[in-house]
Amino acid sequence: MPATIKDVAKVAGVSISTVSRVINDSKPVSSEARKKVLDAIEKLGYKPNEVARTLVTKRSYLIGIIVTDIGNPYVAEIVRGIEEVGRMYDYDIILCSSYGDRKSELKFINLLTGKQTEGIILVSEKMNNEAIELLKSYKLPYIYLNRYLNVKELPTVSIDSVEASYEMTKYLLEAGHRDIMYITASIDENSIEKSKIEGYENALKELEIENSIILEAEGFTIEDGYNIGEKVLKQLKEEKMSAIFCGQDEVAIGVMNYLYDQGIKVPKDITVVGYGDIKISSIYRPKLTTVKEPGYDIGAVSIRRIIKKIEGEEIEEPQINLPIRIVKRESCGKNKI
Amino acid sequence: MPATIKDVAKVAGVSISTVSRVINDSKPVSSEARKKVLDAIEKLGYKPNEVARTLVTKRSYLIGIIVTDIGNPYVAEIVRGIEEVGRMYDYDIILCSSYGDRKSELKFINLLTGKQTEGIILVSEKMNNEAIELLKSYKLPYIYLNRYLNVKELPTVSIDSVEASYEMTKYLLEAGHRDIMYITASIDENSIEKSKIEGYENALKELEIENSIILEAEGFTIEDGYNIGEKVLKQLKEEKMSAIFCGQDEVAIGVMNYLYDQGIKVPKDITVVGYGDIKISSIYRPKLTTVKEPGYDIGAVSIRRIIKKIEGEEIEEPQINLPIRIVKRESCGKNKI
DNA sequence: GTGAAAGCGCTAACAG
DNA sequence: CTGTTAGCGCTTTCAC
Repeated sequence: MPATIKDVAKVAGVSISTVSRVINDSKPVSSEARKKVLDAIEKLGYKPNEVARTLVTKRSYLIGIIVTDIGNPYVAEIVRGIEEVGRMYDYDIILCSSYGDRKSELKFINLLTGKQTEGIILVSEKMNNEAIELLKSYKLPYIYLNRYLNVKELPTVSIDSVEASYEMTKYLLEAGHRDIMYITASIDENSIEKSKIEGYENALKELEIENSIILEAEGFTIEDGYNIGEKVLKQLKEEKMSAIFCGQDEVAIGVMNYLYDQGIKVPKDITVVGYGDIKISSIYRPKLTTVKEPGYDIGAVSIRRIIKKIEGEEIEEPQINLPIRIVKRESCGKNKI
Repeated sequence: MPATIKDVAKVAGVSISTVSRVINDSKPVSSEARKKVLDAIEKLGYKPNEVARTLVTKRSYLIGIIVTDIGNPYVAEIVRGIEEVGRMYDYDIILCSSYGDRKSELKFINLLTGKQTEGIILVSEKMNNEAIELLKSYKLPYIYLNRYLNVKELPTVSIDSVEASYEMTKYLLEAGHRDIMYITASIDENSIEKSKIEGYENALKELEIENSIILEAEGFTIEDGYNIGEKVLKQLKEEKMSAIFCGQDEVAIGVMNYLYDQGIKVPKDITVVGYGDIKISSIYRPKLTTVKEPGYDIGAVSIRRIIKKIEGEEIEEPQINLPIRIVKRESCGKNKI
């Protein structure tokens, strides 16, 4: 049994209030009393029971975070950002993985509030209105993060995907490419993919380029990218495209894997760029030119906002957009115009 | 203010003990009383306060986990295993990242015990005796995980690295290779690298092969692998090696990156194998043949053991070794003997 | 089957 | 400055 405040008080020969005062530095205590208390704490190896504290102060210093899968490097980056800046403000995080299951998201929201977390960050992939409603119903600060969906009216942190893909397309254009294919995946309503396509088309329109092909992969994985490779290659030849802009790095890598297997060289024969800047993108050869989705920063800003709200500071707008960055690497080659 | 057990009791017109009995199903309650309570709970949207519960039952259902860096995919796999099986037994995990800092490890151990976690899993990279002593001093179940160090006498979960590297070397031998170079990194005392070298040498000895070269990289990163590339290439030519066994996948990939940049083809010109089976290894082209370090399983078994201990089951030996698996992929070519 | 009461370890008035 | 006391929200004897 660990020592309690009572034990300390007894050993120090003072009341528990005095002990409480010294450990919290909440009210003046005579230096002799303080010394006695400190000695007793030392002697007993006393550590305050945070659970008891939480019960009375109603402050748990716990932030709940529900992710789809911590094994996803992008998600891991977000968690890293959350954890690291949370720690700066003395908050701990408790982690739940939903594996994309809507029911689990609901379950975890309940579970976390039961544990008295003071805020929740939900990193989701599919729309889950039930979860959002539940989140709202507990009136605690929350942030909703979704890499694939545009969420209006919800507190979130992201980058402007229309602008990001506009910038990337412009970069390709400036490198001399005029025939740029875009590869997307499963465009749902409100999908961020739609915004990316918008940005892509905006950039083409500016130069009055008509030749635009949009291909749709099955999904967002490397495998999906690989699988659409054949189709891409066919189009590439028929339409003489010189660059491929993939809506996801994973897809870009899958496509490059396919091209590699077919003996086609990137960027010599064809330019491939992605979106996301996942870890592999800088390790893969050739290194992938891509749009940075700043997972770490998104996590960091998210928790910072939650903490602000917990501590009563005023929050500006509910939606924050982080600056855009095109990471220029090897997979993009110049093209003679 | 969320509803409390008192509110429920009042609305239901029963005592709080009765409410407690129905939510915990701990003692028989008349069906009419039960109904009234259930209705009240429904009406008020009541959720028990787990913190208050923890205070009285002394059960937090919280497991603390201290990792070096959640951004490391291997670590993420471990956490995934921990989280997923923890969840099966209704435990939550609270995550702390030390970034390899010894002081932080200590701080987190104190912090976690303060939060009344019932067990701790420490995923570390360097030896930190102070932390281990601290962990022992709180008498709660713990597991010490270290990918780089052999830890004797400490509760841990791992694979037998001597045997693993023996098996890999044998696999290379069976593919016809007789001139195998081993690349290690910073061999400290008790380093797992030493065990791997032991396994490598054991296998060579069995076939009475004398030609063995051991190179030492600066560290365990892809960059370190790349940096030692030049040296490797030189040795390769001078000693006519046909295969490279890297003690870490990262190093293997770095080396392959270097070879790629030098126009040398794997596995056509040279065989490269690794150790770890990190995610990139199956994505990289050519796909890397390697020894699987089963992060997920290690995490899963670790928490299972902690939960067993919490719930009073007897634990067998303190050290568990998981089965070994060689993942055969593309980077290993046959060699005429 | 049910309620009253004690107490988990702590903080925060409230008197002195 | 310090001690006494009343909870925080819940579980758990202990009587009835």
